[in-house]
Amino acid sequence: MKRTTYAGLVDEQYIGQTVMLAGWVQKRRNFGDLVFIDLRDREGIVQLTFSAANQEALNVAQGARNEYVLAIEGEVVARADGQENKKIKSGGIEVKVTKAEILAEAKTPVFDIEDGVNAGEELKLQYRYLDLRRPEMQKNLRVRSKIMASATHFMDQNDFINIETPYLSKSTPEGARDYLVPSRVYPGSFYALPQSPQLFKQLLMGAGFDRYFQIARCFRDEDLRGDRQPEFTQLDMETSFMSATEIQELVGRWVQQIMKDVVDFDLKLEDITRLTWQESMDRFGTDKPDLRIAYEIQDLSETVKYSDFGVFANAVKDGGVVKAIAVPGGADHYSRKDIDKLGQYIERFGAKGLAWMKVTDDGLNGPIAKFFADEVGEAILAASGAKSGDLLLFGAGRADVVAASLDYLRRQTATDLDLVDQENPWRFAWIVDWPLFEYSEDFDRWIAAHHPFTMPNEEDLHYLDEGEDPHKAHAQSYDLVLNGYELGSGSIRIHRTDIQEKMLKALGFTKESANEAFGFLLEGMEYGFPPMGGIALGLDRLAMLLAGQDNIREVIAFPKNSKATEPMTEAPTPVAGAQLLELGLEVPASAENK
RNA sequence: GGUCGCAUGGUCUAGCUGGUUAGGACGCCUGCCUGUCACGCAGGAGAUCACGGGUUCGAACCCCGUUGUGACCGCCA
Repeated sequence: MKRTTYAGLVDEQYIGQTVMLAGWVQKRRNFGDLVFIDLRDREGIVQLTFSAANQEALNVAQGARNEYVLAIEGEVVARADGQENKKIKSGGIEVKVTKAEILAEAKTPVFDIEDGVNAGEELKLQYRYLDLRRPEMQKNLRVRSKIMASATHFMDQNDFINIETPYLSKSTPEGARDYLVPSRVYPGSFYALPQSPQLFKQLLMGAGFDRYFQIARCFRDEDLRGDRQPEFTQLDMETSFMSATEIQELVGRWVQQIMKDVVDFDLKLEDITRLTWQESMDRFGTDKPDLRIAYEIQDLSETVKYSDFGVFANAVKDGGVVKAIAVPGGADHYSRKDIDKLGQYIERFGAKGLAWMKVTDDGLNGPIAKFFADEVGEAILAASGAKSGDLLLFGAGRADVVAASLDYLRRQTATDLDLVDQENPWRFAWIVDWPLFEYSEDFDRWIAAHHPFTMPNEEDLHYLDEGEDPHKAHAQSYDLVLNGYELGSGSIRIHRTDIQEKMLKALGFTKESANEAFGFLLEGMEYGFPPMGGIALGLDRLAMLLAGQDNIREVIAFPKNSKATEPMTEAPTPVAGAQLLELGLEVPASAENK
């Protein structure tokens, strides 16, 4: 029997036709001399009927079990009145089976093959091939596939050249921890898997390709999160001779095309909000704001500077800030206990506690309201724009702690109160004008906020000069944010040796250490690099958002769990001693049983 | 590296303040059934309550540790 169509595609148009189908048994309903089987393939489900009119087929049906692989031939017939199933696409018809064959028997699956969370994450990953049978997972991976096709098509149409860069490359300082690959030919030496194709795409610009594009796998040996896997995929591009705004316009059209192709959403370029990094931090407490939430953070530092409430007054006196969000309608929604829970949560950001007040018709309410029964209270209401029924949540202290806390509280309360705008489901933003450096407490020095090849703003170039304060410089870098997720990060690159040298010096490199690390790039630059810039968009995150998922595992066929292992293959595993020997490696006994 | 949570038949889970025949749903097996689509009915099998130790007359339950796992903080140029 040769398949003529997909089970999920059979509909009224096929009535009267003989079809041959193959797929998995989703469900068998046995009535003795009448058996129904829901046959599932990648396109969906169709109901098969087996009756005594075809005893042989009936026998096959009675022996079939869930997840058996079946091939059938049958006639598509309209269902009798009242027997339609409106829940499935093919519910108006069914297939009267004349021939049936079991292609493969199947063990009872360890969990039900159906949508909705019905098994633990570990089990689903261990039996990933079963999990992937679920319609939702099939849809997720097809969304991902569509994004890749759309992205590639757009790039091709716009004269970008798809060029692959190496996976076996060189470990470079700065950035994330590298995944290392030992060299057999040179024992004791290692390749590194790329954290991104950054340096190679700059060299490709240097080579004159002008427009480069790649769907590139990247590797970073850092701990995982819901939106972070150790290997992930970037939609990576780079162009020559374009300004930051020109690149953003191009990327905007790229994303516009993807949104149209994948979720049929008409993104207007003017709807991509532009915020400076500082503005985003001030208004939302984060560099990746979720603009679907209307309420913003208000700075009340000046308002409460001389307040009777010591916590606020002292926070400002000690160089910190006092900020707040007014959660619309939050007063009635949250009990004191609920608020305590929120307060407990933000302790992980370093917050000492959560000050709050409820706004009622009779004024401010709550344990600290007594300090604000005066004009300061009035001023808080005025400055925060809080109305009766709102819940005021405060952050007081170090600016970064307050920002992280209020960012969390803003997103959490919006979720709790259903205040995430569903009318405008896709809110993109460009975050521009980033600091060039950020201070690393771990390394006790300034490190590149984006990467060491990011071009400073022209007017800030002098900050890199001797005797000036480099960390005042801002960068020609830009992040694309969607619904509170960082989708991608890009910048204009340094293409001139003199600037690059100053930059590396500011980062603490000597001439020698810089040459050792990126000598090939620095030398290449001396042979004439064009001005260039680009961006890399996180395919996994984009696919996650467009598929409506909240973890990138759901859009990766074989992902790692939160401990960076893969329950199905059990990777990583120890290897044979002979393999190590060949590579000139030795694993200390102390590390072996971990 | 850290914080918090979770671990009970194949799966999802209930199990309160320590004494239960460890309950339910789905699944599985057997039988019956010609219009189901969450099929139904009758019967049945299936549990090292993650592991180790402790407290107690008595532990799925309390305590300590271990392991696994999830979320988060650190980390992620």
